[in-house]
Amino acid sequence: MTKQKKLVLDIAANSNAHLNAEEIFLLAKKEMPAIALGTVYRNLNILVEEGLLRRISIAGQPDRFDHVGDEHEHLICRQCGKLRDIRVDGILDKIKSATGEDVLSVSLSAYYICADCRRCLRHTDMTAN
Amino acid sequence: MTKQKKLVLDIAANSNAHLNAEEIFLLAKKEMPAIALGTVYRNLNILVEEGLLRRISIAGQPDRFDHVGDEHEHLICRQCGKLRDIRVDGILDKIKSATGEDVLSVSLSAYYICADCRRCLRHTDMTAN
DNA sequence: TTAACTGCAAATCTTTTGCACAATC
DNA sequence: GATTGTGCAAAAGATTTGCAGTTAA
Repeated sequence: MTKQKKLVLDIAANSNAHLNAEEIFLLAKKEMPAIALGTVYRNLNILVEEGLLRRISIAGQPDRFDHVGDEHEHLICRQCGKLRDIRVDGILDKIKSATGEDVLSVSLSAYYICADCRRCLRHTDMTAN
Repeated sequence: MTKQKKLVLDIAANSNAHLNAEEIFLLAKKEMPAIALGTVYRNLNILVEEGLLRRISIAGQPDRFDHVGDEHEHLICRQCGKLRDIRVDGILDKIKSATGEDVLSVSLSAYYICADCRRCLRHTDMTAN
């Protein structure tokens, strides 16, 4: 494991901020100014493949990266895109028994309108749409 | 609703093939040769926003589009990317009670290795990795 | 007529890749 | 010394957008 790869892993795994590649790159640059964005992408892909990081794909957003172990799902605001971790017990087993297949992993995203956005919407164009 | 929008909706909603924008565009062109790819993208976005289509986002793949009603989730092969519909009862309610939030929708993707790929892998480099 | 929508092409954004060089075993 | 990884820059792929022209209420 190279210095670059370790740095990328440290930043991505030790943040709860669901960072994307660009953000990880900017943080990595502080530690290692010569690191290239391509290197960050390359290592993120490798780390995901090795099972050391989890990739979160949300439509219209760049991929985000999350630590593994401590399995959790994501609650996403339809309005502002903010992400919150949630814990749901027994999902993997539920899917295994629903499908009868040897399911390796499950990724679940739930959508809602967060409190902030609910407040906003109430104060603006209630008549719109 | 314009002819173009209706055509896009018809193609996307009446196929079980989880088509992406490009594929929908090609099918639409047969019916309406002058239609533009940009128009397809624009209408897909509108139709998703209006709740008439569902968007399926999978890392590394272009977005796919699916009909609504008949709620189902997706089982995806890690190896070849093939998609299969699965039905899992009570997911939305489970997430609602797990979060205590007014969850609007849930999108769940489960990953496995499909039978075809299992067969392939068995016959090739069993010692690799 | 006027507002909304289209086709087209260029732009944008994210991610990947080729290549020469550097680091590591 | 060979292999593997890096930095850089260019390319690729998906999607969006500006604009002038078209369509349709």
